[in-house]
Amino acid sequence: MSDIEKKWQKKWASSKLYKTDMKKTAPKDKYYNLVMFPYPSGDKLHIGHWYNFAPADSHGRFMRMHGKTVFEPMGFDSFGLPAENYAIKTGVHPEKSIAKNASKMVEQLSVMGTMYDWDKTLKTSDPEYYKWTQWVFLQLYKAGLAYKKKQGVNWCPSCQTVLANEQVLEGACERCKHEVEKKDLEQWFFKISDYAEKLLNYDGLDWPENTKAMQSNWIGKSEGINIWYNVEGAEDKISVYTTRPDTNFGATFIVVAPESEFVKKHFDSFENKKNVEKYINASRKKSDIERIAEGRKKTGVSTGLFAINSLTGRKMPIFVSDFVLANVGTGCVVGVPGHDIRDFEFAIEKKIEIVRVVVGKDGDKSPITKKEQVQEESGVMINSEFLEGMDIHKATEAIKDHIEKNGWGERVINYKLRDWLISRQRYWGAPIPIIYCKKCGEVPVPEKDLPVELPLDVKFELRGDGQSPLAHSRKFMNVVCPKCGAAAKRESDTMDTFVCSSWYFLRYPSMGNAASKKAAFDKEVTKKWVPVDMYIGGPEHACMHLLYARFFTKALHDLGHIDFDEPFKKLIHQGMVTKDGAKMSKSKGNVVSPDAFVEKYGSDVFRMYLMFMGPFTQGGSWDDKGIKGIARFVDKFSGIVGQAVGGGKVSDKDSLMAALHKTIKKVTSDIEKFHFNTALSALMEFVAVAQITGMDKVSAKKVVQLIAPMAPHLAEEHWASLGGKYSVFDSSWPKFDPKYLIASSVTYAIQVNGKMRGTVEVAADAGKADVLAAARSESNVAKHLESGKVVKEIFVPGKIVGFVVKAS
RNA sequence: GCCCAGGUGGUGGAAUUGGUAUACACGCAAGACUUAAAAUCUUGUCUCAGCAAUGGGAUGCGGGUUCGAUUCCCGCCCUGGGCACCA
Repeated sequence: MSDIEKKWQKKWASSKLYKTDMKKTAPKDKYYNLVMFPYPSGDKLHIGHWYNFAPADSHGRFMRMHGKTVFEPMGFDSFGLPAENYAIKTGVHPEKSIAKNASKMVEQLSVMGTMYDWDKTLKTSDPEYYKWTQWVFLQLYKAGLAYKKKQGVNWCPSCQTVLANEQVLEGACERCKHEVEKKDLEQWFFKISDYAEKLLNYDGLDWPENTKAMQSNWIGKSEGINIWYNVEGAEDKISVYTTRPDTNFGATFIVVAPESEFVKKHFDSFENKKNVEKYINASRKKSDIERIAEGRKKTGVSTGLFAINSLTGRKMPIFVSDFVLANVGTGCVVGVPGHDIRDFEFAIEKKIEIVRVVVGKDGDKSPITKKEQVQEESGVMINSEFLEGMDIHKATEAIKDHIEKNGWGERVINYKLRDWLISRQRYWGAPIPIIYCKKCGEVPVPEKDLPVELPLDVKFELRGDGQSPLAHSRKFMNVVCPKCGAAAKRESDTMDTFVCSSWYFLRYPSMGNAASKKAAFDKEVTKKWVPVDMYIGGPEHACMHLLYARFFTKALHDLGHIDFDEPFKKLIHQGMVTKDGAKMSKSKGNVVSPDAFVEKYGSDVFRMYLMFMGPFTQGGSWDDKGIKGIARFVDKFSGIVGQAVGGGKVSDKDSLMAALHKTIKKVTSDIEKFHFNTALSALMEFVAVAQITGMDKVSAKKVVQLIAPMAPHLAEEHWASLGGKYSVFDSSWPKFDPKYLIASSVTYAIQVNGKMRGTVEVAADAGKADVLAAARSESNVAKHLESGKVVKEIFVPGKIVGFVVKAS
């Protein structure tokens, strides 16, 4: 890092340039510019962080120069497994390693030259912070949105803890890649499913379409119907969920999940209990990975029971099969083998009759015997009595009405979104503020007793008993019941780190404020500053952090704590920086450290190079070859500014002004769109012009302002040398004057039959007739016009002239 | 299988209410300066034919609409990301 950069960082700090007075700011001027906070790992900041943080900071500076009071905080998501695993390995307490890593990262971040207001930083593992995470938990608990339930959950034997659905990838733990097991455990959940419908509404959010699509997909709304069939010899009916009741005349069997309620209830009346029991036990043992490896081969056993299809009177045999999921719909499915590929596979396996009730686009009416004939997407009904000839979508509604009218079922809406499993059997997290009393049962910790502090003297080793290390700390576990005063035990599970990060944006603005000691967030400050105006981070959080944060915000809104119900007004994802085509990771050994480049070229050059790589949202493959180009550009840029400072003469004022105002226009609109790459190339083009025309101080100041968001130190230095008042970031963004954008002459491209045949330069105000005449007389064009008769003339003002010639 | 994004020189990329494809940068080549190197500067650089003027071809592939398509439409192929036995 150069001395100039150090000098300005010192000056920025001593003049408190980036300290935001949260209370003074007028609401219309506030701009909350937030970047997703990092995990303080021992690997320090890598290129990906820079790629993310630097342009985010440039955006903040740009908004500041547009008169906004920009609040740009930074903190650390410091709870989590890596620090605890590190402690198990080395004996270094997570609190110590986190503090060390965080301070290292703060150092690196300050080298970057960002606008972070360090007075308002936070760490999620500070008791001062997690006290309020626990408070948020209690609010949700009181509202019935946090509950404990025994359920089959994902268990990672290597991490010795349960995982949320969102943290399981292809049956393996997202973090350690170990195979995930199913375990029946009593766990804490947040009732995010209550918010499924609300979370599908993105009104007023300026978010990337694909992120919204990903969330919607994850929430997975489907509109269907529960149909109740009589079961022969049984008192109660079987309920199946289907989105395709239109095909119900083709239903020939029923399949129930091994873990379904139906099996539990009717097991005693099954024909071959031993067989069924064997199957259920085998399927329970199977992990998701094994199921996937089996290639989804359909297996199953008969129960010997039959359901009666009310529509057709058909006796439908009931099977147990693990291709049906217990927690989807009713856990029971009606088999329509002609029009569902899974049902077809099962029917073939079990030799069940296949009935065609839909004719697709191909018009094939023949009996269905091959997979390719299974018609799912579209078509017209046949063999279906009153539905005959109807389009399937129309038929779906018609039969739903019919079923409801007859009392055979009712319309229901299903969501794929499951409740969020938040308890973890690990040490380094926020303790769940619950106490178990023999007399009073489950008792929430009173708010005045928060925080439930993590004891620091805990043995970290994993005992393999499925319990948190906290469970073995007597000091922690033994409490008195807040209700009756009897001896009681604490909950030993801690919360998923995603709970901590689901509300941190609410706390930043209140940090350092007296109210932050008494509340999770200051109401007045929050009302003014939140929601976040711009949120920048990776797209990998679409179905986790971003969904959870929306859920928290909506819940806290409904509970009356805040008056907005969306956390992030505008969202942008940075692209991923790869190395040799692969994601940078420690295990692949392809992580590139930014430090050496910053040391050699300076922070400004390094951040500009990252921005010049391509569009911010696209990411790209890291290659250091081109960084020289940016260094050269900075030299040239300094050269023209130096010339202006030295009172250099301008040889061609018109060209300079035209170039300057064109550049102001382009750079402004490009930065608005996060197209820093083209903003920089526009500046490069300007420098090339200015080197020829010469520079004056007034123009130089404007260009310095244009580069300021992207090269803050360089700009501050040049701004000072040009006599600008400190700081350039308190100056207002230059405006272009349209009068300089009007050229005196225009170059028209001339096409003959759509092919470029030449250009002609005419006065800007030349009329159509003049331009056409000039175009015709261009020698090469004239030659091409000779080949036939002009049948059409095209004139696009300011751009193009076209002739259509037909051979005569 | 489903949803989303993308495919342009040797490389990163630019250009889309349809209007001069390849801006800017890297790299490469030649030249200038230098004892030399580095740095810097100048020129050239999609491809084919041609001394040139100019002409043919090219934005993943194949069609279509249009005077004109990287841009719009239809059908494919490939790459990346997400989801996945969700009934």
